[in-house]
Amino acid sequence: MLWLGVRLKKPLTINIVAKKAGIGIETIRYYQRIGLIEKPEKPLSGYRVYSEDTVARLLFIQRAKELGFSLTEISNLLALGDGRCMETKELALHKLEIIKSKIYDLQAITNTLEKLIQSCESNSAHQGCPLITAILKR
Amino acid sequence: MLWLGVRLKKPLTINIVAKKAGIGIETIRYYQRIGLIEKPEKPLSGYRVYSEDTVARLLFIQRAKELGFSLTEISNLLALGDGRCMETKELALHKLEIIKSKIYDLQAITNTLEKLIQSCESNSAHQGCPLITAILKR
DNA sequence: CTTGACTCTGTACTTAGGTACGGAGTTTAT
DNA sequence: ATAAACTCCGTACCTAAGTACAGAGTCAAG
Repeated sequence: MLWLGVRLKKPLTINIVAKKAGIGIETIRYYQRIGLIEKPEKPLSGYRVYSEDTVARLLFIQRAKELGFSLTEISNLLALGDGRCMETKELALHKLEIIKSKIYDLQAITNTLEKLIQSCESNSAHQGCPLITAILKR
Repeated sequence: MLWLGVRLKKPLTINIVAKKAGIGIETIRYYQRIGLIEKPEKPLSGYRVYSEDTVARLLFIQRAKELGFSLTEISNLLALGDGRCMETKELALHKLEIIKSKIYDLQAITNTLEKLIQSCESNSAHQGCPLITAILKR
């Protein structure tokens, strides 16, 4: 590089971006493949150079993933962007519903499992495991 | 069939088993492929005939899946079988831990999402969506 | 005896979210 | 100037839990 124009600091190549965003290079390429982020134009000769916006976008993606959004949903969120706050809110509300019902289900599972484990507690080991048989019936 | 021995009722062919267990034929075959259930011997000519035990085993699998066990874990559970109640209990306890921490995580996500949605509520629509920007920072 | 329904077998495809790799080109450090 | 490190690109592979399908065989009813 450095063919016309001066380089003041290291260019933001994919490796640097990956480190800043705390993800792998291959993941970035994958996101490019599925269109979640775009690739910068490739200079006639040399490596692609990224912008800080890309880093921000990747951090957003990480954060939204932690909040339980799928990559497809994140793509939608990002497409809504500014000015369509209400649609964004709808998406988030919908997600909230799903998460709440997931919690509810897991709670039910917890209760059942706890009961099953208790039934194990009071077993004199010479019949079949009550946990197994309890799952079997009903 | 009916070549030696009398058939009193319809033989338990795969389709019947699938219906009794409430799953698809292909799923049964898949379970056979991965060794979760075994295939009955194939008669020299004709269709495989299943036993009620297979149906029971399939129902157990369904139930355990609902409780959040993976097929691999279910396989382990079934391998433990009778007489090793304590090991079974360990498996269940371990699963319980995992489920509880999953609930904890989802609860945290719920809180965050609710806050984000609230920040949306009080927005005068001419800035960027606060939900998006809030996810962005931090 | 023929037709339609069912079964068997093997293989390929699916979704989601990546991970790995081979070969060629580029850049940077020594 | 040459080696090490990095990038690009396309493709293949991974897990989990199935689903789909083609082609051949078998069974049961009319």
